[in-house]
Amino acid sequence: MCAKRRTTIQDVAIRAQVAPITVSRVVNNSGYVGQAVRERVQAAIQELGYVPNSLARGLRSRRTNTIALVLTDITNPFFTTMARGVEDAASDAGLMMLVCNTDEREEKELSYLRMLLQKRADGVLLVPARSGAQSLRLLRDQGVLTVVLDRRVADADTDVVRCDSERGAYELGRLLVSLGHRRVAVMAGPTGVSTSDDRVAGCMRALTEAGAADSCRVYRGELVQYSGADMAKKALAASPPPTALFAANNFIAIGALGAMHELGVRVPEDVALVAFDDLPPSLVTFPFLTVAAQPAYEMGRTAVQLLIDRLNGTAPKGRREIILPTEIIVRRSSGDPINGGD
Amino acid sequence: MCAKRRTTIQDVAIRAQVAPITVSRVVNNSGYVGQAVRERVQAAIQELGYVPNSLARGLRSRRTNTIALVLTDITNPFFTTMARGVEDAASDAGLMMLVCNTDEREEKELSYLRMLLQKRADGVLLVPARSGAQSLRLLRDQGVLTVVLDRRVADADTDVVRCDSERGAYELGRLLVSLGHRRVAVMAGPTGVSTSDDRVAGCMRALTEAGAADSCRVYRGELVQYSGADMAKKALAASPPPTALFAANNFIAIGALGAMHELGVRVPEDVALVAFDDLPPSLVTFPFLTVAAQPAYEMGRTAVQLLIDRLNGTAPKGRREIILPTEIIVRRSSGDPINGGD
DNA sequence: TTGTAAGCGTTATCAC
DNA sequence: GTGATAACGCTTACAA
Repeated sequence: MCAKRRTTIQDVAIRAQVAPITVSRVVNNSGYVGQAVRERVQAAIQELGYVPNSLARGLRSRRTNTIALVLTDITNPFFTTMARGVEDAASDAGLMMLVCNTDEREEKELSYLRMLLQKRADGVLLVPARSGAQSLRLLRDQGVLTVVLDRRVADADTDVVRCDSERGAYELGRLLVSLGHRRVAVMAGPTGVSTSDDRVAGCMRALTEAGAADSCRVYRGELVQYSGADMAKKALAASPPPTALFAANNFIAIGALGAMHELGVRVPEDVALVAFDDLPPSLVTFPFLTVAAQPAYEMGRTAVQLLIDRLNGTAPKGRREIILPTEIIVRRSSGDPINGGD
Repeated sequence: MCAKRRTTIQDVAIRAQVAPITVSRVVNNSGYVGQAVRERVQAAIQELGYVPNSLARGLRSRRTNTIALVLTDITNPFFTTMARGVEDAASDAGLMMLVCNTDEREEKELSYLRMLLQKRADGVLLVPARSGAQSLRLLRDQGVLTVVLDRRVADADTDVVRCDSERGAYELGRLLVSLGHRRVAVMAGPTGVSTSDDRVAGCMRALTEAGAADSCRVYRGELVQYSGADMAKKALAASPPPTALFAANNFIAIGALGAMHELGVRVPEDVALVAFDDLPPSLVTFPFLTVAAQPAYEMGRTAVQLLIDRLNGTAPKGRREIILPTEIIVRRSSGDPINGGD
């Protein structure tokens, strides 16, 4: 209720009959403190319920022990899992994690970054909504360590942890080709989101190699469920309709499945479906989608590790780009070979 | 790279030929500042790329404009949705949100709270892992405003926003009874989690009213998928087996569904299933579960509103408990009436 | 409308 | 081993 003054290091110092700096040493386990004094201080801390003020600490030491994860959509299980990876790694290292949602909007991204700069976060893990150019410039100008997560950026100076979307999509495309598909509808996110662009490119590479590029079509929407439904409906209305659909992420796939259900189109009997990103077992009763799965948790952990290396100064000079592999998991939605399958 | 000194209010003041306090007034839009001076200051801010230091600001003003959401499992869509509600409301009010995951462990909860006290969060929204008694005492001792979310607490002094789990569960139980079910297996979380306890109580009330309590059994596990699978297997191994299952949350239901699939038990033909918590459309292609849905997003928003009222001193004296209704959504998993149904 | 002075609670630096 | 002093960057309180 009352805005009681919180106990300060001074109060503890007086109680333990030492100087404030000695209390500081006990709290931080730094420097030499005699056993007797240490115990006296610890007792005083207990008795007074002293809680160090990290604002003052950060102001003086220029270290907040806080990192931020700026991502596009925490409701997507892929990012939720990544966030857990970041949190666990941060927690292990005694760092606190801040999460910010940009809803894929560059403007929200910048707004959050300005907040984080004010908070003096020690580092930022950024999943850029778009090119990230402006954001990375801002972070660099202010001297904040940054690791880009999940997506490619033009910037030649930042550490990056991501998956090989092009390759994963290529492999999914190859799978479709090997099953005999030549008319494929690619359902992608907006242009400028590197993962989406790379997945389109990878899938189209496989189809082009099979001489099927002309009979395929790319649809563009958002990386969300209703957009997936929309694109699936458009794709299936073409004539001749595609024999397979490629979804650039999990939400698009789910939306597409719903739309096809509505239209009475069966998967995989009438149309095959493959997608990027798996869903965790906690959310799926009957795994059904054939997917390129990304190691989201590992991505998060790895990014924190890169950041910590920089914070400790144990990182190499140059920029590091860590590209983790995707895993193709074949399930029912890709169906059996159709006429002409290998 | 280099640990450049960041631009301070001093630097801006010198550049604009004013006193630091004037810069402060411009930045915070507080007090009177002449038009000419204001423009000069703004120009200086731009030119120098000044970013206010919220550590210093918070240290001096005793306000961090930060609130924390401490919850048990961000991978659960129910909490993810709630978190979005909190974030949106916080963002509207110019507050930053911190999220902390306790994994349903009281020890992690306390550890995070201590961190938050150090960070001088202005308020805490707490989903207590267990009784929350120790946590609430800590928060009160340190004078941090608190709202308890989602769960009941014995504490007679804190604002609470939650759903009526007992009633929702009662209604689900009534539904089962009306469909003719008398042998129901209740799959719950650990004792001491109020939501789980209330749901067991509500469901059992309906069954008791129907004189069916003796033929029902309560299983206890964790609020996670594999535990749901486990409990479902145990329940179905009983003889005679239950005709219906009640899952205390969404993850338990998903695990139970998977287990039944494995066992070749069909839902709802062989066993009916009802559950607490709905899943968002972005994650479910074919909504199938009959559920008691909670307004997670609204819960988050409401909790922030209560907190803000307290921060502004516009809240009434006493404790407020806001209990939002659940909505019963009947889908396929509850099945048709069986012999003896109404 | 603008400015001066002091202090928020901690730690870096240097001294003993 | 322990302590004195100053400073981190900002805003409150008061003055002009």
